[in-house]
Amino acid sequence: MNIADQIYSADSANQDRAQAIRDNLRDAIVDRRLAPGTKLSEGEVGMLFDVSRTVARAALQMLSFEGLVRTERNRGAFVANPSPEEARQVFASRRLIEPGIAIAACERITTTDIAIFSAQLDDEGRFMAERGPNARRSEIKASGDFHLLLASVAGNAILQRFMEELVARSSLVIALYGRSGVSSCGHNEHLRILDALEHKNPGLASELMLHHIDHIEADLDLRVRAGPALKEALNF
Amino acid sequence: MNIADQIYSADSANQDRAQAIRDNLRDAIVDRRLAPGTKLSEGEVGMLFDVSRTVARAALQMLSFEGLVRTERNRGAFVANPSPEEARQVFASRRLIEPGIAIAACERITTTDIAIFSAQLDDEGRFMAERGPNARRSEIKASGDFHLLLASVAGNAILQRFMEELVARSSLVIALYGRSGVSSCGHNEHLRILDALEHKNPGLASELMLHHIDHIEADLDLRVRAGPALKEALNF
DNA sequence: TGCACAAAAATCGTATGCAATTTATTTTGC
DNA sequence: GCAAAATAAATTGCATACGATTTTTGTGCA
Repeated sequence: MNIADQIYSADSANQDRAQAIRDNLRDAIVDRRLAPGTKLSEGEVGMLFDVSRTVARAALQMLSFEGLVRTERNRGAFVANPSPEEARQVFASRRLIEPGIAIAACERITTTDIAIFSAQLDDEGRFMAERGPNARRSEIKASGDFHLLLASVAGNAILQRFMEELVARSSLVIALYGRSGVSSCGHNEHLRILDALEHKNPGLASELMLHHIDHIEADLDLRVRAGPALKEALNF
Repeated sequence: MNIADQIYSADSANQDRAQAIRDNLRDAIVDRRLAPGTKLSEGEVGMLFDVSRTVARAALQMLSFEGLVRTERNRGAFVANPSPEEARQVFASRRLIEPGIAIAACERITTTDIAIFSAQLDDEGRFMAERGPNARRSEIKASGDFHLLLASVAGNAILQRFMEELVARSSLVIALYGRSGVSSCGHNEHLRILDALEHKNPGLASELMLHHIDHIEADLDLRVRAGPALKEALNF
């Protein structure tokens, strides 16, 4: 667990320290620097971030609510290891919510927003071209950021929070079940969705979004894997 | 705050004590036994439930995540006082999610489920007929329970949790902005939705649900009220 | 009386301590 | 040598303690 060398960003103002720790851990989980199943002991987390167990515990509780961490009574917190069924539920949820978000965003998007989207998608394209060791990580993260940006433009704080959770869990799922290369078409789909937004075509944006989610899910291999399932069964 | 005489239900197994407290407080908030804006001090909550501030704090943190409680740094937790805009966002979210839930429930509903729904709706009708001091409370609660039951039948744990939050917040909103009598038609709409489920007609169920949500929202008076808004402005 | 300011009380944020439980290690019996 | 029991270490759940911040109360002064 080499989180220690992370920049302890006080980026989000002077908010709760627990929240900052949550953000750091979430990034680490979504980026797969913390493997699913990894034990996150209160003491260790507290040490790494130089806080007491109290606030480390609060951070872990937050992650537990978001479904990124699973906590067991008297045993502690572990990085979530979503099952294929859970993965399906994540995408089923997104299919309900995101087309609607696309429609709402279509009505509210400004030229400033469009500029931000363009910059974002440029980055995304660049990450795709790269072929480093963590190119895939960056790609997954950038892809999620597109959806989060869209949610913020839609202007519904509640849905935005739901999407934050769903995107985080999706990243975990993609990291676990994703087939390597195919998801590159996602970038093109993002571009087309932005185009629909620009032309204020909510119907098209919504439809493209729905297909986009379908494609992401279709790119997963959600057959039950022998390895972990067996191990889990034997542990029990 | 007369929560003390509540049955300290160990109903949900031997889970965290914080969770039990959260459930109690949530009921109290949704039932309007705790008025919006009420201060929920950690010490007092701890006293009432006979736990330390530590676990009281955890319960309040959970409620804060659900949007039922607003916490301010160094000032504490207060029962949420949703703005009209927030209310609109709650219903916008429900419009995206619940028609989809109705469709999913349509495919999965069993005869047992239908029996449970029937019993539930009988209760609902009874509450509507009553004219006691807390008849309205019971009515709001029963109405919410219908939607929660539907979400549980739909079989998506993530959406179910989202709906728990949305229904709780809706109850708060209805209590705040609801016009008195009109919502009685809600019961009939529930009956019709159940009928559509029984006849495995997802399209109809979905459409009825959408209109039902529209009707609930239309029954609210979301014009900005002078009183609280002014007070809030002056407090600032 | 009304207002500004200071002291006191209440409340929050957080660290730490201790009992209970779980996990790891050693010892015992065969 | 190996499984099972016993012991030791680590970890969690929770209560309490203490400094920091906010809220309330009290007091002097216009």
